[in-house]
Amino acid sequence: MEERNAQGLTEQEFLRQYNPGKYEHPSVTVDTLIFTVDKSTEDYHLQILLVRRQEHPFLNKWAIPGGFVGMEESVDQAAVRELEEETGLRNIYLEQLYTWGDVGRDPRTRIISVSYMALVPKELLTSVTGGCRRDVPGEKPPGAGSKEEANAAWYSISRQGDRLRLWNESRKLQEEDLAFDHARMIRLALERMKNKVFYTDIVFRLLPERFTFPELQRLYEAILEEKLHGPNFRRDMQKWVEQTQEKCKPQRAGKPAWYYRQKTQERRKI
Amino acid sequence: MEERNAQGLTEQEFLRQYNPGKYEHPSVTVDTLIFTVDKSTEDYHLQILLVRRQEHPFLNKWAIPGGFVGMEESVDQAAVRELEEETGLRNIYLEQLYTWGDVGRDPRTRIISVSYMALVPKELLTSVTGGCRRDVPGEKPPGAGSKEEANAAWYSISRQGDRLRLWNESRKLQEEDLAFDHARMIRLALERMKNKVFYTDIVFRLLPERFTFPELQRLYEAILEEKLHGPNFRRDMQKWVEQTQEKCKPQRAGKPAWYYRQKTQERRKI
DNA sequence: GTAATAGTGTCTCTGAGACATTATATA
DNA sequence: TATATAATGTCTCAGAGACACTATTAC
Repeated sequence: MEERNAQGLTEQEFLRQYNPGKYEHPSVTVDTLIFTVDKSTEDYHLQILLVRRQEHPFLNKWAIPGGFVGMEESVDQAAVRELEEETGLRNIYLEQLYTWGDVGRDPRTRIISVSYMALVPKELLTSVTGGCRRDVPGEKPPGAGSKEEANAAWYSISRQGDRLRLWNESRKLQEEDLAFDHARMIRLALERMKNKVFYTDIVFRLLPERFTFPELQRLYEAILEEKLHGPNFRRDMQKWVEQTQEKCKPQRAGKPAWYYRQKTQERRKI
Repeated sequence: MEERNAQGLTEQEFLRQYNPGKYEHPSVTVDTLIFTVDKSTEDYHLQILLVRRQEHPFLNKWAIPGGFVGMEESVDQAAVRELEEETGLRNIYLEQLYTWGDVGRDPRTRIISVSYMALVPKELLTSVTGGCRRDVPGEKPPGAGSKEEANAAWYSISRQGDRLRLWNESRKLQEEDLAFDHARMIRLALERMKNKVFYTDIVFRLLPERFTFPELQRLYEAILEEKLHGPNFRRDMQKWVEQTQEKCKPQRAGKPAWYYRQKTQERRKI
């Protein structure tokens, strides 16, 4: 069964003489968009983790955390690794979004980036942006690692028309303050989330195990960027949630909400 | 406004000293799944263009046409180029599907592949697999180009449970006859098509300008892999199609069908 | 005429949206 | 008791599915 090619080589022999370095090729990175929910205001907002660039190009602009794909790891694994480096967390929802391949998108050299979307419950993020952070190799000066951690921050997101607005306690950003094509990446992720929220259960990846209906509804409203009708929302969610025996202690006045949890169901494969 | 980094370099100076070759990185290819419709049988079938591998690895197996992404072209452009090399056609529907990044997926070297889906009306394919075909560089022996063209073929697709079946007049293939992870790529593309057909107008990219309702319905049935209810289908499609003044000449007996065309509408941006 | 395929009209039932009402906490 | 918030019940209307019926060709 040993098949031979036009030069009479077996697969073994062919692979031994194969030289992948003959052609110059692009670099590949993963960019991981890490989302959580900001519950500090009446209306919830999605939040994204951004890092401030310490190096050219886009020096001092804000960027989606990313890094090169190593030779010994799959692209998925690189995204998992990147997520763990940023948040210290494993077993987080992670989904490939899109691959960005325009020639001029990085002025240094030709870089193709695979973007991923991660959804993290706020409750899991104890020391915000805790854990070590490694930047893309080759651009971080040795010994400059410690200061860098202060330069990651969560930004709440909203949209004015087509344009993104990002803010937190200390800063406000426009799209111009984002590095590379990262504004487009974020917009695509928000669109994807808007669509998926209808026919999948990804919202629950942003919530703790126990949550109330008002919490769930406000999260939906934040993602969809529109108000929902309470009773109908409750009815439609019944397929995914079940009531627990515990009540929530109300913040101000009013009837306390029941805690719910996601129905135990087969995880859908996609 | 000239900002300087930790070493005191401006962006200009930084880019001049930046050396992308310091780190080894994976190769990147595009794989373009080119679909059309097989109308030769009572029930239509989707068809895909496959090429027979002339070289290790997977010598003599069938593969999705692909090629390396050049340093001077975007990933999208590489897919367009690849499609034109295979079919001789431009201005064809092309959509990025997924990026495949497992470490061992190509035994030669580390290769990351971005898969695209192209939808071509059968009517545009005059000389089947016409046009020159360039294979991935570095694996084609010089002067072996002419024989290669006979080794591209259209295969009709069906599914038995989770497994693909492919066939044409001269051959039948199982998943084992496909190279690399290309069976998974095809399955993912079929799933994507099934979903998109509900809320987009991509089906029309598989049809000529004029088509009849029976044609349209059978195409939907081929993609969805289920029979549809004629009158309801007709009603639901009214939003997308309009009647012309021409009738189709019936093949055997029966009432002749009207030709329809897609409604002129703003192309939706995604 | 008959067989075969294309196309229309209409009934029913489900499900989404809107609104009115009840329940349970705090002050 | 007043007020604020949570949760339930029900009415209506549009859209999906099913079916019966009409129309136009070939033979």
